[in-house]
Amino acid sequence: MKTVTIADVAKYADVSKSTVSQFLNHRYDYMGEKTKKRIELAIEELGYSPNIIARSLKQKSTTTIGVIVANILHVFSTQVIRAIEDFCNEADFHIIVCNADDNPVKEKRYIDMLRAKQVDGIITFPTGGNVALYERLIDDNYPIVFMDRMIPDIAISTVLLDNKKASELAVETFVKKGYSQIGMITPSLDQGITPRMERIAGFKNAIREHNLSFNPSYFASSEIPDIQNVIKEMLELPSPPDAILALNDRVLFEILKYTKKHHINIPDDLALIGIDDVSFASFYSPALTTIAQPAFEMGKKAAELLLNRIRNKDQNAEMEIHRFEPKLLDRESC
Amino acid sequence: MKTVTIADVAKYADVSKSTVSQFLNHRYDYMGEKTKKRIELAIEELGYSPNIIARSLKQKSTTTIGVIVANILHVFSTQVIRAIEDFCNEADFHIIVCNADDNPVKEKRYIDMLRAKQVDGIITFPTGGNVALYERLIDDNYPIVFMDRMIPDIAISTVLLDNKKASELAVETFVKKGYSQIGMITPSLDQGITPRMERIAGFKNAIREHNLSFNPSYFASSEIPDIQNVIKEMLELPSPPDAILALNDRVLFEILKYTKKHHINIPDDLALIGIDDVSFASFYSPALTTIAQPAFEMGKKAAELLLNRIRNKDQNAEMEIHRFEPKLLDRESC
DNA sequence: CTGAAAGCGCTTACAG
DNA sequence: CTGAAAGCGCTTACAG
Repeated sequence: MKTVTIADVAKYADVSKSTVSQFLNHRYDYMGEKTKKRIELAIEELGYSPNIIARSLKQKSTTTIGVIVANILHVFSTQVIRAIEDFCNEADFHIIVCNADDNPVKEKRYIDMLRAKQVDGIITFPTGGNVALYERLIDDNYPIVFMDRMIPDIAISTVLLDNKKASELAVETFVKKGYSQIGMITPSLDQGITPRMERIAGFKNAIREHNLSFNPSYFASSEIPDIQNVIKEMLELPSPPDAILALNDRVLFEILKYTKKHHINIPDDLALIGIDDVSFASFYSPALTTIAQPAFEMGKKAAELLLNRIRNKDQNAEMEIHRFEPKLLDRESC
Repeated sequence: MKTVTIADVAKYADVSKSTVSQFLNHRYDYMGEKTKKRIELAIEELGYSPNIIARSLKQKSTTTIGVIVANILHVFSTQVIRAIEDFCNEADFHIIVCNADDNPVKEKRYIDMLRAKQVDGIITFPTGGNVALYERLIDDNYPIVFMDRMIPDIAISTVLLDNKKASELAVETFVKKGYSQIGMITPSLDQGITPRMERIAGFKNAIREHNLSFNPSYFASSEIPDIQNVIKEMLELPSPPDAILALNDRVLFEILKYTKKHHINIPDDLALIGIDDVSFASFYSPALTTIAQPAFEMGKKAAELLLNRIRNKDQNAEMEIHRFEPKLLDRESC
């Protein structure tokens, strides 16, 4: 790599570096036609391409943002990233993606490194374990938006699902179809992650509103690896639930594994609704009734919020919460 | 954001910027203990964090690489990215991810921008539409590795599946289980993408080796949106195939949609094997026999090749092709 | 209309 | 053991 710089172009075109810089930044207001042509030619001949790092240093903007997801292997994260990337691409921004694995230590490391790399802003699925750091970010007026989760007392704009509504939709659908022994299975609640908490709250609430009584033995949560036992326990109750809401796609997977293994017939033996639409929902047997999150719109909104914030750096932006509507995909499992 | 620089730290600690820089880079060989302490304290007090952009400009390394996938929504890409990210994280590198959508124009734009941003190297799923650009990269001795696809006459190290083997495994499995009318369905072949071509070649080859005759009407390809018709045509043949190999997960999805809709019994009416393991394979009914790619190992290897290449920039690296073994997951659909 | 100069925040020989 | 100075490749007032 030869590394041709603006100085080379200037010399070749016989103008000053300033003029070349003006040209590159499309400020031709006062530039002579011949000068323009000469510079164009020089760039062409030399195969010059500007060093954006140098520009970034001076301009204090890298046109890059960081995106910290819990785990890119989760379909929801993937869709969110894709939407963010598309939006950023339009705006000539790039995204650095990081997996925090819901680990506050990794999250902190990433946020620190990303800031050291001078990214213009960050979109993160916050772990909740770095409150002091979030506060620092706010103090610094650093552009950041939260995705999927809120952190108590942290005033950072957030994009997330109307999680209560999602559960309510599910319960309502179960009730409408005549189920009344409704259970719910969730992953670990240790970290108090927003969507889980809210979906549970929404579930309990909906149960009450439909004049059913909340049966604690119809509610269970567990780390994914142990969840088969939890399912087993619930379904082997003397009077087991006739319907189960899976808090997310990973729980749904586990229930499906269980029902296949034990030849449980869906929906006759057990009705099922999962939050998160899954790739195979429509051609599974039975087709799976799910509640989808508008992941692309959510990702787009987050990107939009962040880029606006970046562009109006000065204004101390208002904190905004954007709730997105879940959507029932009524198929055959309920 | 106050922006505290190395100069502030130097002043606060009453040493020169050079000394602070030495400290930051852990070159304490000759540094006095008291000096060290003073600098440490200054950094602490001031909340200093180095500006990596400035360092990058000087050192000509950004410890960032670009990863251009076809589409992050594809599970394989997602797994590859995760593996790359994990490997890079270990080495304190970050990754910028881009979706080229198999569009050479987007690919070129991304490669140019990424280089302008001085990323230290690129891992890409090449579209094949930018031969001149690839050659330029080689001329510049720019660190790059190809993933999943090779481009004729382009000597760039590549990590990919042993695709012929994957098809052969499938055919062999079909034959072993007594199927002999074996068909194959593929997505569009317009772009001549390596895995598709190789899997087809492997399929034809295996058919021959098993002394079956290749029946052209048992072979079809089409854009995904039109693929239902293609499937219909094949399965409504007077003498339809008794087994079909789906070239990838997306084709498998379509076949599954079709068989569900038309109540075709798997494997009795039609045996099925798909290349790419899918999330629901084990709990679908019947459980799906698939051929998995070791996506994580492949991503890791690509990252390893690239980082090695980056570290030994001088040496004109040998071009290496790394083929990974497909793995048969023998379940119930065949 | 264009150029000289300073500066962005670091690192790195080199001198002492 | 530590500092002054130059330089990485740009941009941006400012002067003319």
